[in-house]
Amino acid sequence: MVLNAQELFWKKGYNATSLSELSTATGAGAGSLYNTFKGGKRELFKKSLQQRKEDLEDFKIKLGNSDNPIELIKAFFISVATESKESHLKGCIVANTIVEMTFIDEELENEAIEILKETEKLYTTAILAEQKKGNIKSKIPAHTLGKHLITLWCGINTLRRVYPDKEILKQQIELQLQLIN
Amino acid sequence: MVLNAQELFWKKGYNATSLSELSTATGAGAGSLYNTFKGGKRELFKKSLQQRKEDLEDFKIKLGNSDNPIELIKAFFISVATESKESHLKGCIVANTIVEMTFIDEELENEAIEILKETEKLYTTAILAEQKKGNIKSKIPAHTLGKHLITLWCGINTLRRVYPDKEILKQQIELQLQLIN
DNA sequence: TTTATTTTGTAATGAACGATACAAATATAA
DNA sequence: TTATATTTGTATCGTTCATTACAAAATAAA
Repeated sequence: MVLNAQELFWKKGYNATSLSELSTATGAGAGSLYNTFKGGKRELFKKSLQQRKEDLEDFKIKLGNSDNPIELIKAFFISVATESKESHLKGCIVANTIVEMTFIDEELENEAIEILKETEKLYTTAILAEQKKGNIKSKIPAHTLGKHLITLWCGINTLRRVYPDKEILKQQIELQLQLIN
Repeated sequence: MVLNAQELFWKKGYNATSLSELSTATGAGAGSLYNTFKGGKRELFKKSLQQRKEDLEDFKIKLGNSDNPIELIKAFFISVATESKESHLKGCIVANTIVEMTFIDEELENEAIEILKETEKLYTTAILAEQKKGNIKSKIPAHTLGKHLITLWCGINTLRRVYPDKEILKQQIELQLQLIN
């Protein structure tokens, strides 16, 4: 149920998604939605966001089990380029929420910011470890490179809509991933 | 009048900005707004977006008059880092609009995309000219570097809200500007 | 099977929205 | 100064919104 709502929120954002659309998408009547999610539309959106946190945990585990976490991160970024056009246009629900909610809903904005910062921490930790192992030669501080990946992520999030094009996106992503070497 | 509306749209986006807020901000009653802008709220938003096109033209002229256009572009990016916290949180109305309007209003989305592409063209042209003059050694195609600046712009647009911090932003911007050398 | 509890869909509620009708006010033309 | 045209603010329109009240249906407990 949350996933159907997430799909809609992801595409249209919070404000532009109406409760009747959510009702149709989830197959649940308004009454059921409010019974299940006490906080109504806003709570449902929160749950949709939090869902991404769990996906992040999954990636964290994958990274922990990998013997080349940096390649895993790089592969993940590059894989974005080959996603569907719809995926490109949807972008990232976390980054989208930050843009939509600034000056509108501080709590939801901070919720999204927190997820992005956790992602950054994940990257930074992985980079630092690989620097210590000598697998990354670059002397740029790990926290700077971690933030760089977040900047890249947010940049691609918008570029994908301007150019939902595999080749262009791949080129841009690879160009920036060179910094981590 | 448009500028007061633009300020509001810029901060809150299209959907979250109500007509009564626009009325207060512009000092014009609803009747006056609809008399002046035949298309109502949507037309007023369009005008607010188009305003950025004119700002772009100004920058184009500045670039044309400069004997070191690349430094001008780089200085512009770096200057973003030192803007006010409010500016950081506002971000870029063009990039914001692309994120908000995908799947919602194709015309407004394309309007914003067009402005971003014009900006890209400006960058690419300047870079190509400087490459030919030998002022840029990098062999990366100008159109790739132009897109890189757009990606950076969009990335910073979101990073500014996560870290409305001069030092962090400056570091990230300078890190990426190294690619154009 | 009967009773109690929970879940569901529908219909109604009040508030806020964008848009407009219109008369008063202002500006322009004669 | 008078007559005409435009601009302005206010009050109102119809619509849509998120939310809730509630009765019917489904489920669980006895």
